[in-house]
Amino acid sequence: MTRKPRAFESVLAQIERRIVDDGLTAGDRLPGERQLAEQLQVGRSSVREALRVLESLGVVSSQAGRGPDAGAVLTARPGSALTDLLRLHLGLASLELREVVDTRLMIERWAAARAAEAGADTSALAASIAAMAAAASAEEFVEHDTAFHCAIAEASGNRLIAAIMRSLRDSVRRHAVEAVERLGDTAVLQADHERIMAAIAAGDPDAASDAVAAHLEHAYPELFRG
Amino acid sequence: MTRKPRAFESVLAQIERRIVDDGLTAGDRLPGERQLAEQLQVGRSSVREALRVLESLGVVSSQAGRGPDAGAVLTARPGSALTDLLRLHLGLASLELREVVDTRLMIERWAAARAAEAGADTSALAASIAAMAAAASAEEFVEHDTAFHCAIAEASGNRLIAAIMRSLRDSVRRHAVEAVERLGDTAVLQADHERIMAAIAAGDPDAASDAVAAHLEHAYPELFRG
DNA sequence: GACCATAATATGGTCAGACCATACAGGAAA
DNA sequence: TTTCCTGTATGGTCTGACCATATTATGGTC
Repeated sequence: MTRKPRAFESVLAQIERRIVDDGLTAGDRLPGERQLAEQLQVGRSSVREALRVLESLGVVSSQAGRGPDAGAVLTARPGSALTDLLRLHLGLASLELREVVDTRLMIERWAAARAAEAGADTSALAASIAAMAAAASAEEFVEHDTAFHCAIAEASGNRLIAAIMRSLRDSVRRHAVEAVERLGDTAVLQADHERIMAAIAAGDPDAASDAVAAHLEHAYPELFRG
Repeated sequence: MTRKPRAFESVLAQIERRIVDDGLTAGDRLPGERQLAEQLQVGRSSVREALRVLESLGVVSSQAGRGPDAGAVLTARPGSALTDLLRLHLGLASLELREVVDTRLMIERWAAARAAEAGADTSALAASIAAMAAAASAEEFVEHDTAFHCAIAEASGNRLIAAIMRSLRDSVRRHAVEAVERLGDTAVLQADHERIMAAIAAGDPDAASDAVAAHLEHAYPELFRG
């Protein structure tokens, strides 16, 4: 005996079906809440709950008012949803920092190797390193550090991996700032960044991957003292 | 000028704050919808929208009725949220199958290497291989195939990576069934599975990783003909 | 005709209240 | 003690109203 599906779940299913069947993509517009409610024979509140879920998953974006940009518009923002997901589950202690950092290590080694293979442009990396050197606070340093590492992930050409990377960084932003403050001196981190960039510029995937691994050990010494 | 926050967003923020500040974790219970609405000075519908979002992110689970299990209970199911996220964005064409498969390749190579290093128990893998051999349909084959590959990810000991793996598989379930049907013969896939399992049992990380890579090329030939 | 102020309208955002469905709690009856 | 019924707390849903916002239509003014 399966539980009776709730009304908003049926709305979700039908909207997803429309997206797939009609080939809707980012920028296309959904009917208004009142119209959807009438079409699907449910109350407006059920439609709204379904839209909130889609919004939390980065699939729609709602805008009041009138005109072509108003109403529920399909979007493609998997990133914010991933960030919320990770942050909440870290808060719930259903994920440990160690697991997040290990995942980041896996992704970043992979992405750095791909970037080196592809001979990616390293000018954005150099700019981030310079910005980190000029940073006046741990927060500012971490901001540019995030940009540096996300640029590597984006250079891999895989949007899913780049989105996961961005979300991993954003969700542990607080821990990263604390780690930098605890470390005090960022020279060792900057030396790592230079090594990573040099290996990518030299087109050496293995060196890039190893440099990333060494960097994370320096950034999170407490996780690697085994 | 930032947009005025919506009521349900304020509810979300306050619930997240309670989780972090009070150290709430899976199994703990939230106040009832009516009570939350009164505490936060919003309407019940706003509370419900916030709860739907949290539910879609795998953070709470709602249950009607009365007693200790009723109401909104904190859960820890990042998996289903990830699955929905990936499936919807694949449907929206904001992610390509190629990106999902590449991500899976990255994860599974990593997980297989870790499992081999750790000398993981391979009896579950053997059982899945046997079940695949006995499968009467492509759907059934894919089901046990998913179990096989998820078992490898779980053997890595990282719950986040295991959850991502499970979600990647679930979100492309339909494509996987079609790929198996197109392939017709599953002998080559089964030979790959045996190779992967043997490499893990032998404790050879590089061989395990390479066997996984070869397997995915066989499973998605159209993505690798470059 | 061109331009600007105002009104109409469509849309999401929010709330209050009502009612139903569900599942446990506790008392009543066997 | 066991069984059954009723009460009740909880989520699930709908309706209707009203507000906020942004576009569009209208009409007056130059």
